[in-house]
Amino acid sequence: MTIGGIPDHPAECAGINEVLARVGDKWSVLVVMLLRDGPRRFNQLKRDVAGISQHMLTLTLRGLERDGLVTRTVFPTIPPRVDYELTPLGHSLRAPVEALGKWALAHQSAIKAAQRSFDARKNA
Amino acid sequence: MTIGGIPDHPAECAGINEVLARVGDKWSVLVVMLLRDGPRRFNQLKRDVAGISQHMLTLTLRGLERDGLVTRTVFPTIPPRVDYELTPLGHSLRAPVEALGKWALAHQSAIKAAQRSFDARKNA
DNA sequence: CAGGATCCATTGGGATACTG
DNA sequence: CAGTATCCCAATGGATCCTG
Repeated sequence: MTIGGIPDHPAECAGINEVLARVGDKWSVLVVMLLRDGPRRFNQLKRDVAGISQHMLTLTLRGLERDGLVTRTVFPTIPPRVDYELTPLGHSLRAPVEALGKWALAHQSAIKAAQRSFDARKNA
Repeated sequence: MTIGGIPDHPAECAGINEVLARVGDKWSVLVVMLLRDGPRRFNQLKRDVAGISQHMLTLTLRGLERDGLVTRTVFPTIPPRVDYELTPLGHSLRAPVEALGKWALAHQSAIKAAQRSFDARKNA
């Protein structure tokens, strides 16, 4: 069986699910999007992501780095400085993610309406 | 601040994150894709999704139904029969999701290579 | 400044058993 | 057949404190 031309046999399916899990985690996409205009420092990201704990920012950046989506550059100055920057692979992820974001934006009112309607029916 | 033309101020950003969370959950996307060719019954989905527990299938379908992506139709026969079918909204989600799936498929070998390289550096 | 270490609450999700 | 109910474990993620 295939999914829209995408084979879903064990190996490929698992790979795709891993990617979807990364995209679906709470912060990865947001961080990728904030890096689209160039390198950012750790605390700069921490401020801009607004709401993320430094623990989760660290984990998110490690995950993205491990997947080859982000590079980590340490400047051995005092105080230390670390820049994070999208790799070409990271940049290539932006297009499909933005497509999904636009879908979300375009339909979020419809979704919320559906939720209200569903909840109303449930409470009846 | 905006993300690729998408405003990320509190309200919109939260809405987008909810959608991404749904897409990122373990089963929703898979179920949506399996429904692309028409209605399916509960146990039919349970077989095809291969690996999902009936508990999670139920939760996933309820979530999709609540968001207006799927309709649930009960046929009051014995034994009971319930069909699930994508709504137009559900179908419209396929395009961006498939784009993401194709990205995943296209780059999964690069990602795995990056992971191996990262893990190797770490263990050195 | 950048992050490691630790502790803790919440959630996701699987297994099993039961029901109309 | 299509669920619901219950139990339980693992993963997620936040808060706080500590350090080179």
